Formats: sequence, C-alpha cells, structure tokens
Amino acid sequence: MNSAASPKKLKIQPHCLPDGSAVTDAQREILSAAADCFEDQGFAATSIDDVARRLSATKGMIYHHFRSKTDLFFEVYRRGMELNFAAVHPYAEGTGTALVRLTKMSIAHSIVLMEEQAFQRVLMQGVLMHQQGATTAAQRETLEELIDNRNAYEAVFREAIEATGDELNLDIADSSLASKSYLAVLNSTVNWYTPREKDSEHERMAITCDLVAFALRGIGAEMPHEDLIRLEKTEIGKE
Amino acid sequence: MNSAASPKKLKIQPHCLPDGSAVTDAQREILSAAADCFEDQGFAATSIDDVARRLSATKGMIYHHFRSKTDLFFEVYRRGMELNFAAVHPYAEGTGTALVRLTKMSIAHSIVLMEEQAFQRVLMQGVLMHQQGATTAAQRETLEELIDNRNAYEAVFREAIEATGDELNLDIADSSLASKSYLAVLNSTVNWYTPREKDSEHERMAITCDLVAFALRGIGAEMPHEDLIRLEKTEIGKE
DNA sequence: TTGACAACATACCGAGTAGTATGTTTTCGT
DNA sequence: ACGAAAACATACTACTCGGTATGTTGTCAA
Repeated sequence: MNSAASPKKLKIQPHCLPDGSAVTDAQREILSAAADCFEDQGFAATSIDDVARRLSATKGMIYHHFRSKTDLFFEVYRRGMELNFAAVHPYAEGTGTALVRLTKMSIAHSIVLMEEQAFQRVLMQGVLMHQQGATTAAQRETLEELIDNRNAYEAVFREAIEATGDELNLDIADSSLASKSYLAVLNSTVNWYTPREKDSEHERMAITCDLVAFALRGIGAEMPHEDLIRLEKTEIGKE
Repeated sequence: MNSAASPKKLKIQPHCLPDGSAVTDAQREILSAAADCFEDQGFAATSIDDVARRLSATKGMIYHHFRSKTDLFFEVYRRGMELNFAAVHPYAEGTGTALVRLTKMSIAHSIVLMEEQAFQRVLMQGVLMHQQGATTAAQRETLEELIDNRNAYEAVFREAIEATGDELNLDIADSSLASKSYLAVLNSTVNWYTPREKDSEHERMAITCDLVAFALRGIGAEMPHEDLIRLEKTEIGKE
C-alpha cells in the first residue's frame, strides 16, 4: 500500500539535540516557554529576555543551553514536529482499512494540534521563515532539514490519502494538492480555536469530528457519523 | 436568502484613509512596498527603512504619509480586505442558484488570493496580531474594526454556504465551522503557492478548480467538472 | 515676488536587544 | 574534602530601529 517511494525512515527516537546529546529538564522548560513566547509575539518580536522572564530566569541561562535565538527557534520547531509524528505515526502503520487508518491519523492530528497550539503556531512561522530567507548558511541548512521533516509529514498523509483513493476508487487528480487541502482543513483550528476553561475535551472532540468529516468528504470519502465518533473515542482513550 | 442578521452594509467605496481623505499615488506606492516587505519579513522584522529603501525613498517620506509603522500595517491590511471584497462581492449578490453563486465567489476568492499574495499574507498576520495584543488603545480599536471586516467577509461566505445547504438539503451541522474549513482550503495556497514565470494563469486556473471542487465536496455539494471549468472561464473573462 | 504650505530629506535620540565576557554558585566524581 | 566542570547570574557592548525635530526644495495662490 505504501510501497511507493518512501525509503525515509521516520525517526521518532526520544528527543535529542542535533549534536545527539539528550534534552535535559531545563532545556525542555526553555523550549516550552519559548514556544509560548513565539506563539504570543512571533519570532522577531520575542526577545531572549522575554523567554527568560517567563521562566523567572536570566538571559545567561538561555544562552548556556542554546547557541542563539535562531537555534532555540529551530529546536522548538523540531519539538513541534516530533509531537505530530508521535501522535500520528502509530496509526499510519496500524491495521484496518486505508480509510480507517486515515481517519485515525486525522483525529490524532487534529487533537494534538489543539492541545499543543503553541508548538503548532511555531511550525507555521517556520514555514513562513523558509519562504523568506534565514541569514547564515548553517541556519539555512538546518531550516532545510526542518522543512524536509515537514514535507515527510505531509507525505505520510498523502500516501494515506492515495491508499484511501485506491481502496474506494476515488477520483483524486492531484494527490499532492489534495493532501495540502486536507491538512489545511485540519490545521485551520490554529487560526481561531482557543480552549474554553470548562469542557474543553468534549469541545475538541466535537470540532475534530466536524473537521475530519469535512476533510474526508473533500477527497470524496464518506465516514458515517457514528463510526467517526467511535473511532474518536478509542483514539482519546489512548491519550 | 441572506435575510439573516446582516445589517452590515459592505463598504466598497474607493479606497480612503480612516479620516476620509483620499489615497494619493505616493501612498499607494508605499502601501504596495510595505505589503511586499511585510510579506517577505513579517511585521516585526520589517523596518520603516526597509520600506523606504524599496521605494528608493527615505524614512521621513513614509512618516509624512503615515503616523506610525502600525498605522501603515493597518492600511495595508485594509487594502487587502478591499481587494477581496471587490473580487467576491459582485457574485455574492449575483444571480443564479446558490451553488453557482458560491462557486463563483470561491473562484474569485482563490484567484485574487494568488494574484495578490503580498496583501493576503498581511491579512494572516493581522489575525495573528489580533490574537496577541496591539499596544495602544487606539490601535486596539482599529484592529477590532479590521477584524470585524474580516468576520464580515467570512459571513458572506457563511451565508452563501447556508443558502447552498438549504438549496441542496445538505446536512451542515455548524455553518460557522463549515465556512472556516471551506475558506481554509481556498486560503491554503498562500502557504505554498509561488507563481511560475510561464503559464501562471493556466496554472492558477487548474489549482483553483481543484481547490473549489475540494471545498464544495467538503460541505457535501458536488459541481460537475466541466461546469466548474465553464464558470471559471467566465470568471477569468471578467478580469 | 513672496509667503505659506506640502512634500520630502537629514540628523539625531532613546529604548531595546542579540550576543559575549566574566563572575558566582551548585553539583559531583574521586 | 576538594577540585573541576557544569549551571547559572551579572555586566557590558555594539547595534538596530521607531519616532521626532529640523532643514531643504518645489508649488501655487494672491
């Protein structure tokens, strides 16, 4: 089914820095605070002091763990992609029909998106940053790698969509375009969703259900409502 | 059909500043250059000197026409919304079935989006800016107004989608969510589309066709492919 | 001609910021 | 216990940028 060109092993090993060293608790806290700041103010408007203040720490502490502001941003990006892969990958390789697998992937994606909004918004900024131009050569290289990562993620969905298309004899002219549209629907929440204090889990499930149904119809597939609910329940259970 | 709560007159009068004064050529050039800069680098990373340099002018010239960097951004945003309204409005009030009207609106939206990418990206940034928080009280007020404008735009689509739902007896649970998903598909191009030098018009038409078909299926509607092409041809003709 | 105003250009200031250099404390292997 | 390295904190520098104050040039009505 996914026998197509995908020699790319998805590396889901525990989080580590590019140099291979492990991530300490302190670094994880920095990444989280940085993600919040980048979400609130964007990359350019966020100062290292902002991040430090959010941690009740100092600039020196940040620079002890990360070489530069750009590096910090990249690590936040990497962490965000990791969250997505970790959530979706099990279902991409799981059992069941292609349609069921795609549906589970979509539910997992939508939920992790709403739960980790800060990281997700950083991903968007990363894409934007790519269209512009990172300064140094080393940074460009890192950024390329991150974008590759994102493309690989999209490819996972594209293959699942293609498999579903084959399975149901759907007429999908351009699977690349279809996957972009498909993910655009699932990703749309980052632009407007803000969790309410109460009942946020139920709320998220309802939204996810609607979004996935919309996206599936978009590629021509249908998933009965009660089946969607059932899949979603099992999905949430895993969390 | 759109008898629902929409007392809001869409103001499409020729472009003018908030104080009512007309826009000069110089101001239009500044707006265009600023849109390019904001697209390339984002609001925070763009300096007034950057905009001036792109015009081979000076900072003083910019500040002669706009009170502040934020004001300039708001005007770019306003101009972007204006372009969208101008493109879509005729079809929202046009003739034909609800499905045909919605389709025409979608085509127009998709095309203006690809043609005026710089302004469209600024719109996205404006939404992001709203989620964060503009500094001064006056700026917040202006931003609220701009967001209202955007919501009004979304409402135009929501009403068209509701009308189509009534017409075709579609099962649209949450029309607000549906319109957000719908527009997310059409808007997705700003994140990846870059025009090729040759044949860009044909390319844009093909993409638009696919996107609109996807979005329509998303709400449960079907538009035969040849009909879509035909509508698109008449649409382009207007340009 | 002139004076008044618009349309710029130039010079400058103050606030903020990425990054560094260096000092201080905590941890930990031996 | 102790020395060394890790894990911070503090102080400082060089630089950018938004905004302003002020100077210069063109335009045009009276």
